[in-house]
Amino acid sequence: MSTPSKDRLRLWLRLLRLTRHVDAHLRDKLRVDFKTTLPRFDVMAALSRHPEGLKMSQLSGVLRVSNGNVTGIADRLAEEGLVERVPVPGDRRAMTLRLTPAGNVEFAVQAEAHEGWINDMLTGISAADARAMAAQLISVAQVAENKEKTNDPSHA
Amino acid sequence: MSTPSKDRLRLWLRLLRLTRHVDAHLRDKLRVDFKTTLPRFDVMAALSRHPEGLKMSQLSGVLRVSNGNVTGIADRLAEEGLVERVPVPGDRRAMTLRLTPAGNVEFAVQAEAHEGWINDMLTGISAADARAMAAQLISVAQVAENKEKTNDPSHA
DNA sequence: TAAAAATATTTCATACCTAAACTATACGGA
DNA sequence: TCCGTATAGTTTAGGTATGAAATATTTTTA
Repeated sequence: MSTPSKDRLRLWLRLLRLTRHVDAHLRDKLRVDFKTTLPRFDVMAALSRHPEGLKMSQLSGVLRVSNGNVTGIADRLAEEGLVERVPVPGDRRAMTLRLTPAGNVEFAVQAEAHEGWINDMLTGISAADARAMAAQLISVAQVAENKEKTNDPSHA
Repeated sequence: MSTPSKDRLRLWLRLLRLTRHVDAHLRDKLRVDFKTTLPRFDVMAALSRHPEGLKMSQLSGVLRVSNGNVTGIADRLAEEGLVERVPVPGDRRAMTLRLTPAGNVEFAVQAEAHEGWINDMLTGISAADARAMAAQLISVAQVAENKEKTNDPSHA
């Protein structure tokens, strides 16, 4: 009663269960402690890694979400003065989104708490184990992504 | 430049990236091949494991989503004749949701395809590795969940 | 047994998220 | 230059998700 296919399915369900659990906890903490959401945090995290700002399309590319999605989140963050839209010189279609000074301060606080929450939830894993698992997951991800690129027609 | 906290954060980001990748692919396949969605599939999967049906509150408990959420998904599945609401004798507040015969047939087809997609994406992992990783993830999840129950006030 | 508390579900407001349609701008070639 | 096409971004329609309020119905308790 254990085929390779079933073993992989079980691994996936395990993986999904853990990430959903952690994910839900993070969303809850962000909401209660900072009155924000994970998508908003993700946008600010991406902008924080690019102090010069990112074009809307670059942002949706980095976050792997749709274009229209980023528009709405940017609207709400801009309303609160955490991010700002800056025209791109030489291309009147494009807009650069970047953190305001206030946004930078706010994100620094949130990011530190975020790291703390994850550290708390994963305390049972040693630093060495964490590194080993992360390395293993990288290879899994590469396999999965390559599989996709080859556009295998089975099960299509 | 590597503290235990940072190692765990990196592990989490890795985990999140892989699950989001697989998740997105599954949603896409469900949409294109079956004109359905992952939440709908999840509801049908839960009902499939309980042929006698589940009360709305049990369902939202199993799926770990809000009550109001299940209402909407059940509405749409019921419209298509895949599930049905059955009154609970002796408690006029409650309703049992269960798959219709048509829903059972439809889910069987979708579930087989689902297993195939995951098997394709994770082909690079041997059955033995899959079992080992799943076991490791169980212990991680237990730690994470226990951590929550103790209600540790740090970072609260 | 009447009031109060608990339970089961739906409704509501708000935010996410996607694919597809749409607007505006840029750019390559005839 | 004019046209076709590609690109950047927003808008739209529909489904997903939450927490909180509203309804209806038990169950408890005083």
